[in-house]
Amino acid sequence: MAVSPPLSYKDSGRRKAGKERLHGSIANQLGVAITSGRHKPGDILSNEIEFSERLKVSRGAYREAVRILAAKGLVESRPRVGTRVTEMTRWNLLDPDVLAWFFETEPAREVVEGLFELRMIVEPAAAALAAERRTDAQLEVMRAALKDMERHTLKTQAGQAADRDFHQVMLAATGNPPLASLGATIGAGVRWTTFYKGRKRKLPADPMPEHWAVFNAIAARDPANAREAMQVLVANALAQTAEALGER
Amino acid sequence: MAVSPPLSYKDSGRRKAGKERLHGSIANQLGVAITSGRHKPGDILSNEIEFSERLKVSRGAYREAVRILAAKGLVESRPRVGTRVTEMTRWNLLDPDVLAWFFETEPAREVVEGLFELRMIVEPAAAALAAERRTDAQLEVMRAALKDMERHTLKTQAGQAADRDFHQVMLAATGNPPLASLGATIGAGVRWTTFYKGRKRKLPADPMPEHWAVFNAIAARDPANAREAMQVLVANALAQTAEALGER
DNA sequence: AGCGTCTATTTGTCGGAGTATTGCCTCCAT
DNA sequence: ATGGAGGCAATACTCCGACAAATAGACGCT
Repeated sequence: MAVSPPLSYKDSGRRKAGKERLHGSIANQLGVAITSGRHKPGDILSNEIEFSERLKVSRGAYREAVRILAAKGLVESRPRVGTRVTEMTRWNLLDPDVLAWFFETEPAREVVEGLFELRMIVEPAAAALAAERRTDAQLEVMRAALKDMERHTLKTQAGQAADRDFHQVMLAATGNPPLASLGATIGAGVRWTTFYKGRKRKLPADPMPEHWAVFNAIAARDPANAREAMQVLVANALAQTAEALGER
Repeated sequence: MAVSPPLSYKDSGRRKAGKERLHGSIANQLGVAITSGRHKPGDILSNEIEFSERLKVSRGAYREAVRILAAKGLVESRPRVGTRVTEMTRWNLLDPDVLAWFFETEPAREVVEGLFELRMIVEPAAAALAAERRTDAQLEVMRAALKDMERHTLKTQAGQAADRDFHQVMLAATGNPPLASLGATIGAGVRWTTFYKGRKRKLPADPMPEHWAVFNAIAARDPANAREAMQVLVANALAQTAEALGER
């Protein structure tokens, strides 16, 4: 029942190369429509027969898609009334898929800001825990991620993935399963950061020194420094994103 | 798109009185079987036809149940291999349903400890934010929850629900949607605390003073004190749970 | 006005049939 | 012996059509 770290940090890539199933793609499509506000809370979706016919899919496939959305709290179905979009307070905003749907379009500012606030709270503490508990193997995976990040830079997909993986492995290194689960959530936040960096006019500051500072503190098993370094890292990411948000 | 708080804190009750659907109950049943370790990661469930026949349900209902589990990361299905239980690192341990399944039986100690560690990190910071941002209406809801908690005591269902609701509204009062989502997660942790308290031989300490201390600090818009008071509250809950865990 | 009842609408469940995907095995060439 | 190409078969995936169950809202009775 141990929290076994992935063998390679490359495993953490979200979608496998394999194609997406029909029910999954419908769930994505609907999820984006809801998170983007095209279907607002309180709205009632057309009944199953009509909706599935409009989408040219069977009722079964459509129902499975709705089950997925319901599992993440976005909708709820009841006989006689239909499936209704629930209030945002009931959405599971920590679910990686939900966040991915949010980021498919421009998410509400509250959500972006909230996510950074959450990172600001969790990641420094997690870095401190990781400094105490990390294994040597986990440390090496983090090092490899940072080296990849350095080589590919954040301008490439590979570099951004390496960035996410660094944070994810760091959270896993806390040995705390729920915190590790937050890794996928926070990965979405990291992605958002780098996405916005692309918009900025000014050249973004080199993020590597901050990352290496965190890494070195964790390597040295120095919780206090790890906490502090991570605080700097997230604060900078927040500042850059806020700046980019202001530009729009 | 604002994070509208629930009209009454009583709304947050998990399942409505309405009966559970078939696919939902199968998902619960399977979810418990997985989180309890009866189906271990890597195990492959019998194929759809066999499993649905054994459960005496149609394939459709069974498939919808599997979709729910897959949405929470517990399983993944692929043609030719079947549906396989995924590694625990990929489970969404922040999902309220997943935690509920865990707590249906004795959850792994790592998970319980991890959840408390998470509370220890998040709740004090959240209390500080709530002290800054809470509305008067939210404050009143929190007060009502604490009064209910006081009246019913933690020995009753109603009292425990009030306890959960207090924490949930507090997190919502941060105005941070992802933090509010964590409310449902943490609610499961609170439930676990009170569950274990029941086992203890010694009479548990009265939790009300700590709760009122948090409330008063939030009422006074005093972030520093709110943080500190919440730290004490969670630390005590952790201590009591750890003690009870040691007794088993 | 209040309260039971009835109905129509919508989701829920079922069984069966055909399709698509892919792990595995076999066979062939090297 | 090794590696690659192709076929086989197991399994999930999709579709269809029908019926059952639940329930919001209208209706009628008291």
